[in-house]
Amino acid sequence: MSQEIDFKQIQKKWKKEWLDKKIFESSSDKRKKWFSNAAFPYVNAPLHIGHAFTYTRIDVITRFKRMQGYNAIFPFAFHATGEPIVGVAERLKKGDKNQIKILLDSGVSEKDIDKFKDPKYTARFWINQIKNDVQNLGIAIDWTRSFTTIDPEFNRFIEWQYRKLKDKGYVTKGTHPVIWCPSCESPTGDHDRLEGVGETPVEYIIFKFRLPSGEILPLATLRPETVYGVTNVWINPDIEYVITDVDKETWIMSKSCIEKLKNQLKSIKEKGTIKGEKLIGEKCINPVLENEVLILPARFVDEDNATGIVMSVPSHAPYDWIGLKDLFDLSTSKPEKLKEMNIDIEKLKEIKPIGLINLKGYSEHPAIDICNKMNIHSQLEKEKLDQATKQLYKKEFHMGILNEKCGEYKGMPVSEAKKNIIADFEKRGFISKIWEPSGKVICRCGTKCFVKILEDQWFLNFSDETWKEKARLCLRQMKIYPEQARKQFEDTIEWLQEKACARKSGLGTRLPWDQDWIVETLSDSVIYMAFYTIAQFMKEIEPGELNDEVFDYIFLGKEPKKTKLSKDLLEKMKKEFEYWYPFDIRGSAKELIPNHLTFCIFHHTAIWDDKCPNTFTVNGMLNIEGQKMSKSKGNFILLRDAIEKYGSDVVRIALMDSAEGMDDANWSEKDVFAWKNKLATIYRIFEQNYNKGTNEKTDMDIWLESRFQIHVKNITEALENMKNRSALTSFHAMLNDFQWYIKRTKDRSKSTVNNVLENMIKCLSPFAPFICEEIWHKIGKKNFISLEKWPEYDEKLIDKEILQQEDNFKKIYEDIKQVIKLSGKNNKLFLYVITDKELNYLKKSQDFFKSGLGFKQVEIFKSDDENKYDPENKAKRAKFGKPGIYIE
RNA sequence: GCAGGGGUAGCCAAGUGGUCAAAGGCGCAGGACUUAAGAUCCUGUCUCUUAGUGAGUUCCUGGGUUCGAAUCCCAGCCCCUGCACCA
Repeated sequence: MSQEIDFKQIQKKWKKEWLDKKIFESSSDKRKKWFSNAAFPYVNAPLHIGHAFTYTRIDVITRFKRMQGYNAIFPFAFHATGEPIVGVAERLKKGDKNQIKILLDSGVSEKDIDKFKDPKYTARFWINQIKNDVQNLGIAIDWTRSFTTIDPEFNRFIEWQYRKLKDKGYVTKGTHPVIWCPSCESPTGDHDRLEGVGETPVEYIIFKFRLPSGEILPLATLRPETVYGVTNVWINPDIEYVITDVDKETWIMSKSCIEKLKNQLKSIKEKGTIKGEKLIGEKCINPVLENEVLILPARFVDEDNATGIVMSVPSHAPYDWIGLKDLFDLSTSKPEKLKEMNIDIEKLKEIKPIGLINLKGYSEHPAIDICNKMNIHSQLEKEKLDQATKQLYKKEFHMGILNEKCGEYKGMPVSEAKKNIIADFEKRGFISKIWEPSGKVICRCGTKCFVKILEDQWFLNFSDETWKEKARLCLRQMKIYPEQARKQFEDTIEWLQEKACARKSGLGTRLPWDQDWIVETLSDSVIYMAFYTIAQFMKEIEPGELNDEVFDYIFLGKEPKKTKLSKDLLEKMKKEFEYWYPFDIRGSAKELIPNHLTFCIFHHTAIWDDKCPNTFTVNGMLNIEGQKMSKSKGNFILLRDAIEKYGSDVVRIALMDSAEGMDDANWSEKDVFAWKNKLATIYRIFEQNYNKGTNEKTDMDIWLESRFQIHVKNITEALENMKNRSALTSFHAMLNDFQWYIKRTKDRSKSTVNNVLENMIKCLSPFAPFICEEIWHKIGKKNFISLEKWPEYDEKLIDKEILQQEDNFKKIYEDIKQVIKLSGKNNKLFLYVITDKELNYLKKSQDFFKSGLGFKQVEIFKSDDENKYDPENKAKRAKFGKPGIYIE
């Protein structure tokens, strides 16, 4: 047995050799090309093994394609645009202890902490770390093509991209509601929230009811269709309302509404205040029906929600019904209280709920039904009321039909009428709008958020139907691995709408036509793969020379009018681009499907007519021992630590064996060790068997070569389809067959053994390149296995008959073992077979039964030879059509 | 809530109409070899039965189609992922 293999030493040696000999760097040539790439990392942290999972998958296919004879490259770049790196700097400047700890934990030394106040330093620092990790992992990168997204050359490229998009009309200016933190003065994304993850802006309709004095009472509702059933208006008597000029009208509304409306593009001027109770008992006019309704008190009216005034539709809103019922009760029990509040009791008693919506299974007044059913009696039963409201709104929206009280909308389903009503009333000036978060949102800074309408924002107009159609067409031409993911791409193309593509802060490229804005980070990383084809020339070029004409020439073939760059250089860049593009495969984790990868399709179709990406491949999440990897759980595994502990080959192969398709992978230490041992075994197999044996071939040599062809076919097919795990399963089978061959034969053909072993190690080399390179040289080869020719499947080398015979033999062998186990005997073995062929084949293996199973005597006969049956013994049980076994 | 993917033995997972009691791996149990094991090799791993066999009960749950279903159809339950100004 050989000593422990020094994986680390082997790794170091070949990493250096590969880099020194530049074997993974390449330019255009006569060969067919293969261009791989993977989503680049964001450079604010070291890589973890989840990154390694994605990158190794792409590395395996690239190495495989290279061995198949393709001119293959896998370039790599670094993503530095956006907020996080700037965030680190800002937190450090504030002396954030947590941030310091994060850096220290990531291996930064204490004296260097201050340097991270410069975002560019942060980027550079992590780029070096990441590059080293990627090299240690054995990812075969062409480093001459690397860049970062904050390089000035790259900025020029993005400017070109955005001018192209704008010229084509795909960039539009618009206003858009966002959840806004007034303290941070920025949009509050889901990840920025203390509370309210998933809440989005929703639009309330404001009905402008008029007071006799001319002021407007803005009644906010999510159900404008119920305006036909308004019986009264609710105002909270306890709140101080404000009288405010809103645009050209005068509104009465809650105080907190002012700030919201200011942020929603309304011009606001505060004029005075009025206590809610002062308005109780007044009348106002419903602009839609032009009828008078009473203003009544209700304490469930929330000051902070919309305008702080709501309309009452007791037939369809449980709160309204209960509120009204309370007042009815009061009018008999304590009429004087109502009088105190200036409420006309006669008028109050005249109020009757107005049913508007026919709903199967309910009466004319579904809200009353549901309150009765749920036994709700008081405004204080908030939980029950909320539940009832939610339930009823949903039912009515999906199943309700408006009745004759709703004028022209009679007979329409609620879901349809709603849209029409909003559009119609807007034209007629009855309504206004206000945005609110769909639920309470608290910013990380602790401030309550509201909705702000951002003006003059830049959007990528993914709603554009011609653009969508191009994207659909492109997707149809693409290969998606696994194919199950395609549906999600299709759906994403459909629902994608205007996407804000610029922000005010962070690192990045300024919008060329509007310097206030910086291209948002998901939007500046969608066609950068094209930049890989020319990035190696950037050291020869001043960024200033990279104008649109240059890019137009390289990427679109338009002759430049004026450029300082030499014709020769331009020519070279153009040639490289045209040779490599479009790329052949791009890989990432599956969560990038609904954003990045689909954007990538859109942008490619926008810039080029004929450069639709060829293939996307996505992978699942990587779990650690069945648990989601997270820093807080303490099961976060950095790539460099994993490499240090197990070695790169083991990390790679364990990852590739952990899952395929979109399944979530699992990193389990016992599986990792199993692979470490397996690699050691393979190493030993070479030591023990390579270059040993005679020159004569037996049936078993032909069998092994035949089996080998089948495995080569399977592994090749699996790799073509990005099925890394299946490929490794076939590799296992290959290894098992070799071991069976060793067990079965004493006399082996040297040429068979060598041939099979060489091909075996080639098949393994994309997965475990270091150890394979080592073995390859150990057996005397001078060239790199990484550049060797992939074994080719040759059907002619398969001897089906011998495969069949050996299959048969294995079955008999299994049966014999079974019988030995049940009978406990292994002295004499009698085999009865059907054909001469079987007879001959088995006779060659007589010794194997003796040595392998311990029989002293082995006799093999044809079973149609009746003489060989002993009528008294159990061998009679042997059936015709199947070989029979008898053991004593 | 909307959209996509999925539920197969202790665990991971292959399997899309009969050849399926269901590959492979891990784990577990027993054995061999070792001073030793995260090494290697052999055997077993739904239940009963058995000289290499036969029978019964299984592939989330409940219905259905079929001579026949893990596989097709319908309903339900559960899990994972994404949902936009965030990388």
